[in-house]
Amino acid sequence: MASRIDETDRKILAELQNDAAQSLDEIARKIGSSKTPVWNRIKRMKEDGVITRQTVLLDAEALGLEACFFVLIRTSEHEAEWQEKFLHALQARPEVLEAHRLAGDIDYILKVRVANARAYDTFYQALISEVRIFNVTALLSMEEIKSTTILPV
Amino acid sequence: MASRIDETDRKILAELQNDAAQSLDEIARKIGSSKTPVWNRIKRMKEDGVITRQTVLLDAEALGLEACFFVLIRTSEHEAEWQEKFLHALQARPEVLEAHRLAGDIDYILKVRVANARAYDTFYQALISEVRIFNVTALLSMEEIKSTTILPV
DNA sequence: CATGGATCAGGAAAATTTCCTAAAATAAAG
DNA sequence: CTTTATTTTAGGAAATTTTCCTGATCCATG
Repeated sequence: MASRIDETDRKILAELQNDAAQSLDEIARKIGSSKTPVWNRIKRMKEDGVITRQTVLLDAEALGLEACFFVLIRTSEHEAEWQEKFLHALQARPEVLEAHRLAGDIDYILKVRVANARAYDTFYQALISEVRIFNVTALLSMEEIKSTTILPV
Repeated sequence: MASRIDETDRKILAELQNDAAQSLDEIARKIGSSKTPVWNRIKRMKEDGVITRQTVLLDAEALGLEACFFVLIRTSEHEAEWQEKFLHALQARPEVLEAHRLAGDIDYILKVRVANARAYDTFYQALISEVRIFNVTALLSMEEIKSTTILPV
């Protein structure tokens, strides 16, 4: 079922990551193939979960989401129950774009997109009232130097 | 030119973010409209730069990129020339998925996707040999709790 | 060199996009 | 409040694209 990703697959993934609106014929032409193998391979990679989603990327600032914070979290609680609750709180909040559990003395990092500093504070107050957190450091982004979903394939 | 985003636009953006492979008719039906306004509005939002890209999201682990690091960087250099060089180094490296210049005592944060810890070290050595950096802390992600490109609209 | 399995190119039908036209809705002016 | 101008909408038709079928080609192996 989970067939190996070969060089042709990688070329197709590179094209799709770059522009998913291209037609099969256009992709086929670029990689030197025809639409049938391209279509079959894309279908297989979707089934295999290599391609997880087809989406559009939006300009956050154009939508009024002008502030981006990285939040470093330390906690004293490490019980399964607390962790479960914390995890669900993060999943439920649309302003949390990323959340990772870390190795080391910082336990979690979040990436949070909000309209402004006030909106961040509202988010922060809501979060700490929901789950007990030992220590929080918020890093405010001044400039998005780079932001891509394109994985090197 | 840069028309205001109204409620219908937001519904369309929500649908597209959720699944950009849907047909216009399907989106139109869901938001209670017809394909023409949906098509016109998508066209306008692309022209206005609200929709920046149509892409596919891939499973990093399925592609062998099993390690994710957040890198906190302090630097003593703050000259324009150094910053320019650093910026271009980051842009050129495909393993750097995000890079932000920060407010506060940490100057930059990076999100880096690589195959494993060894690959991260290779990246790190290459970076510090290119540009002078005062202090680096790497945070290793143990678990991706959440990762989305969907902005709350 | 033959043979089985897989992959490929091309084509046809179905679906979708693209854009035109005219009607409807909304806003502006008298 | 009515009339006019502007914008937005629904529906339809042509062009493009997707979807999948068929037969040919390629490749590994005996």
